Amino acid sequence: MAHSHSHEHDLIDIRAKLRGKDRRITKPREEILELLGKEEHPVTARTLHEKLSKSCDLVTVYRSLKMLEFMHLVKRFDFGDNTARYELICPDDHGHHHHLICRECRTVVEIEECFDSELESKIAKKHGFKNVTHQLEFFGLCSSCQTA
Amino acid sequence: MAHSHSHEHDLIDIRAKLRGKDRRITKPREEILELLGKEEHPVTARTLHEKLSKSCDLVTVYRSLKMLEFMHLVKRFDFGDNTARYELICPDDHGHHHHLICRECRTVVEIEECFDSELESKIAKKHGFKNVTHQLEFFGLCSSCQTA
DNA sequence: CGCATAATGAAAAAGACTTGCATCTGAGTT
DNA sequence: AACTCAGATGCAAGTCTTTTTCATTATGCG
Repeated sequence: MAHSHSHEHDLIDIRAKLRGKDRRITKPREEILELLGKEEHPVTARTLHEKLSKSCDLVTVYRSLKMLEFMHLVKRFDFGDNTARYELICPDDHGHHHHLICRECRTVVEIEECFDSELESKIAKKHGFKNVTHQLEFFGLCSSCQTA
Repeated sequence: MAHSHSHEHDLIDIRAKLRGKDRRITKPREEILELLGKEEHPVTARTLHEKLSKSCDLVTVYRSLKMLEFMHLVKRFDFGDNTARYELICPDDHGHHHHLICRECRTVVEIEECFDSELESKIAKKHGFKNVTHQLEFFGLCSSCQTA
């Protein structure tokens, strides 16, 4: 339960953020945020919907995630399977970390390490880009899948 | 035309590789490889199919790209829009480079810089993974889109 | 040349996500 | 507490990417 500690506090912040932007706090959204707060790894809209025991429509899950991403409350990840995964942005790591994914069994490990941010600003400057971010994921074979 | 120089040579290598694996060299595959060799940036199956002037079915493009990826002849990239893009692996950069993509106009810039490979082996060792690779893309606002 | 098997095309399906629209509801206002 | 209305939801349908099935075709080895 990587994020559960600051969970209550997060939710209050989030409510404030939403209200400030004329966004409403609805039951589906609360449940989605609640559930995201309990997840260890990024989850797909479908998975979320199933864990929500379908208490709202899948479309609502998609719409909510999109909105929450726009509000910078969740972060979208790409694990290379054409399916978006989302994670609650927790202030601890400034919403910045990466993953190591097993190509075989799809096990996910959270990675704190990252390259020096200097590299990013260097690249941005070199090409005249602004607001540069990056998306970095590692793929490999986990120990169980090496033997199999 | 980033790859056109060693193009002829590449194709011969590729033919050899394919034959060694009981894979056949067919007209669609030749055309796909030929076209990929002329592309500067990763392209989607659909784009490829259109540039091929539809000389083969879109399904064949999908199948070929998948096979070529399996054979380590092309590399798949994810630009965050749920659409796979493929690039011919050229020996020059050991098939390893990244991209800087404009969030607004989707302009793509090739990036040679990368973090020290030590980081990757450190991560692999720490979690008992083998054959670790990574996928890294940068996203930002290009100079034209900053003003707009 | 002939044959075994891989590759292709066409249609259909699967899966992720989006859109249109009627209905409902959160939350500020009276 | 009722009023109001913009924002949110559900449902159906649509879009887009990718995969699957299966009958047909064609590569390349002998």
